[in-house]
Amino acid sequence: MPTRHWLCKSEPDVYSIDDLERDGSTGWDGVRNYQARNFMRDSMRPGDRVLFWHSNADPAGVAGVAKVAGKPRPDPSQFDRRSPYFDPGSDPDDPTWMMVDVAFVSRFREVIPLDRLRAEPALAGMLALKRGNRLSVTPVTPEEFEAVMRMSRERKRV
DNA sequence: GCCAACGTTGGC
DNA sequence: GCCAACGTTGGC
Repeated sequence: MPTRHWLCKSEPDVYSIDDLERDGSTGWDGVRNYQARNFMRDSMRPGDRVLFWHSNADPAGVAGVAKVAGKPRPDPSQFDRRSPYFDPGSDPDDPTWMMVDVAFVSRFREVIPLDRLRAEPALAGMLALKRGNRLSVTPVTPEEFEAVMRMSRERKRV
């Protein structure tokens, strides 16, 4: 199990790092992509660190850090008729969609915006930054994770 | 709101 | 099993 770091995207209008700080932890529900599901179901383990990404936001970028807080479990929203994530094809005895719980770790003073991340040589290979990538859950290498943490501590130059 | 890029669906 | 049409994501 090589990777211990992840990047998860959320639209802050729907659920932001501030919401996670307030709630303490949350079920990462609503993921309806098989590759992203497989990462959560097969590879995420309690304690793994997660970069919390704000997408469809101004600015888009990394807003803070969370950690995986539990084992994978069925995403309850797939069985909730009133949920936008309801999946009538999912069998309760063999749920299609799995998720993990994540807990708040830290909130950056400022979101590290996409253009700064793109300008960082250590992140040149980062999956989530690749053109055309739309996966909402992606693995992050320890080096990439550390580079982002370093950037979060840098004083902003004026 | 636009639209490029991508995943999924469904007819054949 | 191909692939065009469609829907969604997400930066801008």
